[in-house]
Amino acid sequence: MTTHRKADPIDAALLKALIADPDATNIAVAESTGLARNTVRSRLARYAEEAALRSFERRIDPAFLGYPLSAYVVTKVTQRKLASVGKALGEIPEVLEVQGLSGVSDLLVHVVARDADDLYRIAGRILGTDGVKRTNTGLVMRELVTYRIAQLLTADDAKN
Amino acid sequence: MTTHRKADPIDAALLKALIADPDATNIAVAESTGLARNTVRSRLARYAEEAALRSFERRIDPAFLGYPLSAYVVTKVTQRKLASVGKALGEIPEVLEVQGLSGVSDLLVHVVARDADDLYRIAGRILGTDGVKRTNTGLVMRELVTYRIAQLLTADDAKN
DNA sequence: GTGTAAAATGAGCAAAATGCGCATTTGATC
DNA sequence: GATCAAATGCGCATTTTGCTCATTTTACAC
Repeated sequence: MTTHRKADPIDAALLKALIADPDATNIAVAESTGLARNTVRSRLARYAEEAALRSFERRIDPAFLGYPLSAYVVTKVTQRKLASVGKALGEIPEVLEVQGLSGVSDLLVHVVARDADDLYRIAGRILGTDGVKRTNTGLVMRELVTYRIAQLLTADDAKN
Repeated sequence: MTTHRKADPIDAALLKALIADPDATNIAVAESTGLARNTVRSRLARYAEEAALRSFERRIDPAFLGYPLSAYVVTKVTQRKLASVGKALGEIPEVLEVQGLSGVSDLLVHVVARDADDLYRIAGRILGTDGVKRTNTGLVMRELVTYRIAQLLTADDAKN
């Protein structure tokens, strides 16, 4: 009585077309995918309301904003202060993302910095946050595999 | 004789408008920012050629593709085999991103999985890769701070 | 202050895309 | 075979785009 159709009718072709050209018009996507224009339109609308597409912010290169350094700070936190630490980290502008990992209160803090001194300052601020017990900073030296997701859009996912 | 103008004339207002509405027309962006339409147009064109905007793939939510689990695998690698390990990891579909960190051959491997069993399998495959000495998997349990970058677009960056 | 080059602006215009509505067809499920 | 949602195909008014061109503003050097 709940769902009549399959859970997630992902459209690999449509997403691939968008990856290839994020600024493609609906008509262009329709042509390249072989779908009807209205179909492309309605699906994109659905993706939008289902929040399948995350913030545009993810597309903006921090380096372009003057933050060429990227680092991950693995942070050990006093469990009871997890919430307040999260809040405090959120107030640091250079903190882009904070994820709580399995294990006893480990946080993965993604930060960016203008230069080495800047990173040093930020790392210090994180360590100085009340509730933070220990930190371990790893500076990103190179990208072995650049973020990608297209490879998950193959046949197995394609078939609805 | 080289550069006559400042390095990177970031336009905070323009990017903010795009973050607020990624599908806004150039005209809409022009109105909300107070810039002329041609200005919006030429800047976006410049951003595109300067590669200030990263792949559209980053906007696609892996959960939407049937991969609700996200994990980070910190991987210790035999230094001499760094390149081959990078290549091998790139052949694992569930590996979204691999970054080389400072320190003696540490890799941060971002993976997604369909479920716990799937993640177990993937982690095993990573550990089984020739050149990988040790791994440490952290499953993402919650998002304390969701990826953001807008806060870096304030006055200090805005001015030129 | 003066000069200069890049950036921003404003206007115009044909071509293209969009945002609908609507009727019909296809597909999957029971 | 009945049924409902998705996909399709068509039309049309409105909006946006892509592009050109001339002018103005801005930033920076001398």
